[in-house]
Amino acid sequence: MTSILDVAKQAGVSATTAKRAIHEPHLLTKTTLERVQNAITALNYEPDRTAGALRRGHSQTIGLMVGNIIEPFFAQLTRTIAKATHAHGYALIVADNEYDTNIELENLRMFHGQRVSGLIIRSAFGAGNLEYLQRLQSQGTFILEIDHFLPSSGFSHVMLDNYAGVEMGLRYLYDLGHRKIASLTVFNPATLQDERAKAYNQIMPKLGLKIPKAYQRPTPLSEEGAYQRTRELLRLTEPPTALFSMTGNEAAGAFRALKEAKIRIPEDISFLTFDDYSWTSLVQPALDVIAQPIEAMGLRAAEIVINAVQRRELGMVTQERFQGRLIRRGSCVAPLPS
Amino acid sequence: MTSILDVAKQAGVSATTAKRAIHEPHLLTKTTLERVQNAITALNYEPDRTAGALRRGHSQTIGLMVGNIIEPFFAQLTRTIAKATHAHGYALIVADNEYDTNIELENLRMFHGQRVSGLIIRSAFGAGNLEYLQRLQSQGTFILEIDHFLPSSGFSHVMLDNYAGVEMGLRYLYDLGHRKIASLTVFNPATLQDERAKAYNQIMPKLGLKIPKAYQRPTPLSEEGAYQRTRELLRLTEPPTALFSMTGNEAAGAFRALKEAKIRIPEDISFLTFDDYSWTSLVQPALDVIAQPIEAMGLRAAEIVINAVQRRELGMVTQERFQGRLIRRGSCVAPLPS
DNA sequence: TTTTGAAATGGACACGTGTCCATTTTACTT
DNA sequence: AAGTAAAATGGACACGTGTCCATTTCAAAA
Repeated sequence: MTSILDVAKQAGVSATTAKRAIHEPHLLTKTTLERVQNAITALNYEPDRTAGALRRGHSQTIGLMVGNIIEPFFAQLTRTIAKATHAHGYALIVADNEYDTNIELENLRMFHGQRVSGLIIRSAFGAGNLEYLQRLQSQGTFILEIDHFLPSSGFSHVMLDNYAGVEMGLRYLYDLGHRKIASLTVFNPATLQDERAKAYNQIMPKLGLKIPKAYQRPTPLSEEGAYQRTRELLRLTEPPTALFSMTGNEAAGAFRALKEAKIRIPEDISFLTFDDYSWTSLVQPALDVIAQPIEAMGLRAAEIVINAVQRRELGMVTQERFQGRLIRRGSCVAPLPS
Repeated sequence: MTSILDVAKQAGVSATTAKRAIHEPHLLTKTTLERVQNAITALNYEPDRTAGALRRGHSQTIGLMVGNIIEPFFAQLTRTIAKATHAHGYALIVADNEYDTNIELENLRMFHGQRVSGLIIRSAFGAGNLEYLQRLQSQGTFILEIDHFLPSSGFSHVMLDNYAGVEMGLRYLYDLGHRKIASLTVFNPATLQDERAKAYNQIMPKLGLKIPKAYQRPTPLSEEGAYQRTRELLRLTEPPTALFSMTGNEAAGAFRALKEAKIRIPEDISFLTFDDYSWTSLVQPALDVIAQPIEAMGLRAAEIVINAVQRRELGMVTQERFQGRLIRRGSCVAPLPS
């Protein structure tokens, strides 16, 4: 493998000078610079980042841990972040935790082994790996949480203003006249970690609405879970007049259940969901959604991490919230008078 | 940062012995092994892979370059491959080329700099980077093409049996009675690189069908391109009775165009597409698709690369084709008698 | 006890870079 | 022409591991 020494020899300069042609070209004479650059081209030299990483203590690498790459939210996030990090010369190592603390830990170990300079993480629920993350941080990895954060973690984060998003959605449905509004989300009153579920529980009473016990059964964050949950809700003697899905993933399952049961949207039930997934505008009727500014959040996340890494900052830099946007397409209307 | 030397000191053994506890534990006495393992746990030691990579000449890392991570095909592929590589202790570095040779080259440079042990690539059209890939290979990186391959590249590859897939689709439509079958795909007769387009051009005549000039205008592989193309096709004096989309991405654009034009599926036109994307079963009517065995291909790809890397093979190992599967959901019926 | 071979452990070095400091060359002033 | 500071270039070393070879310890046979 050709190294900088080969380049230096070819150009007739010292190794140090050759290196400067790459990192500090302004320090070199024009002619020297050219000679080195020619040598680099001629030899197809590409700096060995593993060597640099060893010397520097951390690789020019950013780790990204998402919940599940298949979900369009994370796919788009991954792409945006990859582009941004590449633009700054950082490679992106990806992993997903499948919302499972143990899988997450394994991947964190891998990131540690790779000595990633920064880590962008959508952590699994539960604070199981908080200690490991803190150790990572103290060993030089800048950590940014995205989409979700561990309470009292103290890391920087970038995420949606979930409370405002849920409020916007509920108020929209309320103003249309809905009073029986069910949500699809994780209910776990003991450790209510999901902000959207929490917001739903807080805002419903604020609107003067009760949440029937039947609406509060725990739902897994999966398409299948939402499918089952929706079927249960439809079987109630007083089914909801509006359904509010807290993720695009769950929306797919709920939509399927509604179609199968021949429930008409919006005549029989109004349907609203987070995430402007492409299929939501293809189905009949096109769905009202609360869109997340995925690209903006991804770009900002990358920017924060790269800045921090370059300044060798490790502590908390910023915690930012982005606003969702309601897009109306016709899946929500006033309920039938009962 | 704690190194193996710290572990060795803590355990009261030499560095070499400590290393063996990780890589060759069978060589150690039970008690020695335990002492070292305890030290590793106590110190939270995690081997520095950047150092290992430098010494070994390549990192324990696999590069994955896809066309566009957002497309569900690639998202699912990425996830499958990430899981498989992680299981073998390899990190996955991802990038996408946006089907652009220049972007691809930049990312190839990055992979080279990272000294990836293996590279799984869905190369952009055009052989622009073939030379670079060959150089990468000769410097120790095993290369596997996926989903598409550069003619005469000589690398291993894993991909769909595109000819058989197109034949299955066309014959299905033909047997239903269709004779005017348009396809959405890249047409570039000069350098016909896309296998599905090529297969369409070959199989239509085999079925005794002509391809009108109007069907042969070039379409970009994008959703927007397919949208425009579909609108053009609908404006023809003799529009096609069946539309065959060669990718799930294009299908979304075509479907939108059909809906907007109030064309009924399948009454006015039959619609068939590659890729069993989740939205295809949510829309009305649910679409007939040719599903790709994405997971099987991803797993096989990872397996091939990891095997080759571990055996230090660089040359061509295998070139494999996977079969698509036709799923009927009701978007294709016999055409109206004209 | 001595011998012998295998099992277990230890030591030295190189991988290619980034960093720090030393040395040489250049341009400008007097 | 000599002096001086800045600009340009060079040299030495450490990062933590994997690899190769050397040395020590052990158990069994004589």
